[in-house]
Amino acid sequence: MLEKDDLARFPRPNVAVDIAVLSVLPRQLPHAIGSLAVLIEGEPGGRTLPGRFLREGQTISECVVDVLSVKAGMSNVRAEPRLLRAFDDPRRDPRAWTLSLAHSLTLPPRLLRGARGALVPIAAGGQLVLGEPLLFDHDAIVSEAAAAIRERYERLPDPDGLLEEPFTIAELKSLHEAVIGVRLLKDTFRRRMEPNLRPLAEADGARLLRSDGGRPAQVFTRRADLEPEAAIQRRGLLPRAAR
Amino acid sequence: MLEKDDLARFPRPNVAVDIAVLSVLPRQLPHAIGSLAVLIEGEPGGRTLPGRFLREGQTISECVVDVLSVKAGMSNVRAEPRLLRAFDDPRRDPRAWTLSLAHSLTLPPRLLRGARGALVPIAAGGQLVLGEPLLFDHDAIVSEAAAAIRERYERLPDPDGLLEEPFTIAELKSLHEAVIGVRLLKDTFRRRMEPNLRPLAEADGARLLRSDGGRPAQVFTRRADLEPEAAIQRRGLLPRAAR
DNA sequence: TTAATAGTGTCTATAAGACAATATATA
DNA sequence: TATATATTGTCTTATAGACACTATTAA
Repeated sequence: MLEKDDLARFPRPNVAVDIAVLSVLPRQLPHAIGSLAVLIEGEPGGRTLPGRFLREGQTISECVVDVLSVKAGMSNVRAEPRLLRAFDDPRRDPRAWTLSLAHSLTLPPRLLRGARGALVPIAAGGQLVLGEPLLFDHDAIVSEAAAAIRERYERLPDPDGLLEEPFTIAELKSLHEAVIGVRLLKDTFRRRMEPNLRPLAEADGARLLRSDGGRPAQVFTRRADLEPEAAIQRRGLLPRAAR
Repeated sequence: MLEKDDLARFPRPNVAVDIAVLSVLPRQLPHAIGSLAVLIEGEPGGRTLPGRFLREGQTISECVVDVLSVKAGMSNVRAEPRLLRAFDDPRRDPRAWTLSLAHSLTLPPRLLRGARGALVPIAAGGQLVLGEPLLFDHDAIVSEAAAAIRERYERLPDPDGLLEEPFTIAELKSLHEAVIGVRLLKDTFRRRMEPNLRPLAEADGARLLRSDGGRPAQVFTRRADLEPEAAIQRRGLLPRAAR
């Protein structure tokens, strides 16, 4: 094994952490659906995902919190970034050897009020709706992050916690429509999500919610007692006995 | 933006690349199934995944090739490592600030002949079948890598290219049973895989293969003309019109 | 009452899961 | 021929997808 002095002998890369901060934008027209969106910083011609260099003594999560507070002006954010990809071309930054670790992070719109930068809608294909391409491979990061969150939102109710509990199934459906970018069927949606929701008992306080006039809806919380892996239906290759 | 001199002012981490090299072991008993396995190096009490520090001017893929040739004695390996996780605890290595990027890589058994280290079978739960735990979080890496490859092998025929083409469906099924760790139903398996296979025409040479006596089987190659995303069946939340 | 939304019933199409029948080679 | 494996047929069950009906509130 290498000794301390040997470790110090090799050149080391700068390590940057870039973050696709995902959230949702409300519908713009009465009968439209909302949209998945990502936080972009920089002026036209130099737009990027927020990011910064990892400092000594810092975890990646701490670095992400730093990015959000220093660059986006947000504080008190719990950060559970997902690692998506590493940019490792040794010549990608002409100034110095720099490795970039691309992450995604989902934050509820409430936490993004007043953030510096623009929340840019993401199209169904994963491209940004507005403006020129981002620098580096950041457009690819956005589309990877979008594909991943969309897959998560096809299986479980609000897995990234965009919605405040409790919520109605209609609210949950609007959220999923915004994330996935497609209008969904209410009955199929309900049947898929209900096994992973817990109806709030009347004793818990406000039992029913309203929206625009109409029958009040039951409110739910996410079921935390289920393993996410056990919760999704596993129709696959395995014979019944093996499940 | 920071200038070159500023970049050099910050301390930088060592970056290690650790690799879960996955392969399959043949069945040990006449009617058993094969097993998913991972390459482990080191002696009892200090077993780890193979890995090394990233050198200047090197991509991660090149570093992986280096690990395989220097540490495992294998050369001429095409490496398409998948990034799984980053170990970022600033104090995880007492010698120096070290970041570790954990990857997985699938290699056919043929390429692992004569490799230094042991191919240790992986149980259905993702744990190593033999020996003591690995150092660091390497056991968790193995189980993440196993879960990921098992999910891939529930959808598409040999997506990681463990089998040499052409192959029969029986050979493909044995491989998938080894990877997933469960015996599969032959008819369900065939119907799931066949849409993504191309039967080899008679003109292509040896049309039929044999195994132990019995009716010869059609041989197939993987269909490269399908997008992997389009190939898997997408029963989900989306109404038909949106697909 | 009407309007508006919530929730359920039910029919159809598709695919998994399971078993059995048929096909094609070798010995 | 018997034997072994490959391939297809088909029945059952589960669920997605779709549509329509009923339920419950406010105005």
